[in-house]
Amino acid sequence: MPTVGGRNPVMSDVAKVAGVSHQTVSRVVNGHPNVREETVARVRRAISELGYHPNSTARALVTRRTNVLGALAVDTTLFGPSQTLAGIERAAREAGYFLSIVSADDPSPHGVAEAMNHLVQQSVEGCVAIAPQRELVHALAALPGPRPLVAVEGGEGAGFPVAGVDQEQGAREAVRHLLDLGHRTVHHISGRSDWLEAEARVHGWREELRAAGRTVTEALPGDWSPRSGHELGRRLVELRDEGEEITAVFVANDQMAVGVLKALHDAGLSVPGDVSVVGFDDIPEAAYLTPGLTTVAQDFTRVGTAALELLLGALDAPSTDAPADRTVPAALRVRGSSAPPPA
Amino acid sequence: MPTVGGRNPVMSDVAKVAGVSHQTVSRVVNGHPNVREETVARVRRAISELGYHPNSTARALVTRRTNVLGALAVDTTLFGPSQTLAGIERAAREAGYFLSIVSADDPSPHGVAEAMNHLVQQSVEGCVAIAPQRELVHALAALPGPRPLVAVEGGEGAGFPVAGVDQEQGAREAVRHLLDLGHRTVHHISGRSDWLEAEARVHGWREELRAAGRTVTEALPGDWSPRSGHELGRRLVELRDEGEEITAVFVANDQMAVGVLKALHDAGLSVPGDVSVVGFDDIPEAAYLTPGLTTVAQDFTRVGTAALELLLGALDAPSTDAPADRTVPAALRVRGSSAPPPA
DNA sequence: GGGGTCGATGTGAACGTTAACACTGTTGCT
DNA sequence: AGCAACAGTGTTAACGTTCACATCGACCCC
Repeated sequence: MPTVGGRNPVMSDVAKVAGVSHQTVSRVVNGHPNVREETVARVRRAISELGYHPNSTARALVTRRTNVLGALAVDTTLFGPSQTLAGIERAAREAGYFLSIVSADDPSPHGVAEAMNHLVQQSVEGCVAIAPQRELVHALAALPGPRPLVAVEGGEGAGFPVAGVDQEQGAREAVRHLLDLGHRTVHHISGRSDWLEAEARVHGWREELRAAGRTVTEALPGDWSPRSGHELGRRLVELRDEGEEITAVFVANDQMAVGVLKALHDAGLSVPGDVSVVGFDDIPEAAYLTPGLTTVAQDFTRVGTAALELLLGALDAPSTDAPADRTVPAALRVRGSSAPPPA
Repeated sequence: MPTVGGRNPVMSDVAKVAGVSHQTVSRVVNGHPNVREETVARVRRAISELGYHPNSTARALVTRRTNVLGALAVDTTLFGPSQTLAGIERAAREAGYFLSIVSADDPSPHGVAEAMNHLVQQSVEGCVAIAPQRELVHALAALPGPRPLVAVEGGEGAGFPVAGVDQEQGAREAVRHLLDLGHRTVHHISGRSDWLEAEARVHGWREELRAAGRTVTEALPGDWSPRSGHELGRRLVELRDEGEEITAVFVANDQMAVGVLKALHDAGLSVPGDVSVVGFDDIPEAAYLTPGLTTVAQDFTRVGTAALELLLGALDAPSTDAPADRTVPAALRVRGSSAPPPA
């Protein structure tokens, strides 16, 4: 850190060295026209000589623009949220914004309020909330938090724009794929019931079966974790032993699918020989599980980018009340874990 | 957003309503003593009536404290970095700081410089850099970036404090475990060679074998991805077919271990019957792979917390030049993928 | 009862930047 | 020649806080 008299150099220090006024320095820094080329050069030289860089705080005070966006993150142990966050970060930086993150450990109104308050204190200009849980979305809508606000995976009609993957379409494609292979119906292990994504996938699964006129069994509710996948996988084996025909399972995320694969394997069942399994997310491990997991890929980075685009749009035109949503398609990836049912 | 005459309320608005000077409002807001209780109450009332909240920018300008810390993140698709980041965020918030993140897509001096510049522009008070790559650490050390700076997993002797997991100890425990089971030696699939963690694990593996007087084979270099684990797993199978005795493999991370398990399985080899496999990281899926993966757990959250403690320490006592490091122990988790060698 | 301390409050000046306006000198047009 | 327009620059006043200091009672102790 170069200093002038023991402190960071400021605009007027540069001005003195360059022999101009501080305002001219400001003009050079901000790339204003109407500064003589030679003056620009002199100021530039002084800037690098002193190692000056503008004080963003002072600038923010007078312009009333902090250039900071906030991001509310949830449980980053999960693949999706952490990926989305990365996408948001990149897009924010490209747009010239700083990104301040805060994680909401619990989705209760209190927890959300505290997290949002943290962002408000920081005078963020806008905020992206990764809001996969119903409760969180409601808390968000009720709160006097930072605005504009864009939600990721937050369902619709909450009063703010939403960016997300088309969960229902993804689920339908997974089911369609299994039906096309010849399965009579498809069982479902669902995600946490308080998550909107879980609900959308359940809905897509059910509707696709209904449309095809197939039996709709009851979904087995999990919590996204490999552990719960394993437990419910065992439950599936039990049901099968009791005589229920189970040849295909659509699992609401890949982590649970890992547990399901283990449960089936431990029970001596072959995947896809006896049972086909399809997951959701396409985590990096998916292709290298045994067998390779057929799954539905979500482009999280693109979701993050889309969310930030919505936010930037809202910042540009704050008047537009109608929240325009952005939906990113999901893509089926067929691998070894799905095959025709046993003959 | 409540307003006074169309703009956000400021301190003097509150002062006017409460019938005091702006300075008294400031005192109340900052919890100074020496304000009459009744005055405090009146000011508080005025604050909530107007929906006032202090302008952090103005405060930062005069106090010269932004209350913002920076975090340099790398590839957040990886389990470790994203977990660590979460730990850092929580600790920062608890300490009353905001956290601004920036991700360095590439670890080259240029990429790092750009990322760091972004943080400098923001006047962060300090920075935690997740710096697992040698090149990144060097770039960081050479750069006039934000100070104080704390590195996570950054190796030692770079000139700034480092927090990290004791990689070498973890690797040694993994190897020790396999030797104790009766294996004559242990093969190793290593991580990206430009990563310090990869190097530390190689070193721990090699030293533990040497100390036990065992043959040290050449490590097979991977890149952390399940794909590379799969490829090198196949290579291992080839070597075994050529007559090399391979009964135990220490894989530098769990994601690669997933690929190795698949390769072994596809070659008709049993884990742990024919070959034992031990990973590193303890990702949530590890226990539910087939078989459950023996691995070395890293407490990433604790690393994040430790890093932030180092940073806060450096902020309190900026004079202390000697960087005190913080090392978090790794813990072996024995599961089904490791067993005695075939007889 | 007078000087000193302390509690409770107000006043004015920073902090470092940008916005608004004023001021020069040159150019171009009539 | 005169006047407007404009490029190039400087001057001053914000922005909303906190800090340093001043003020004014009340209280205490010898």
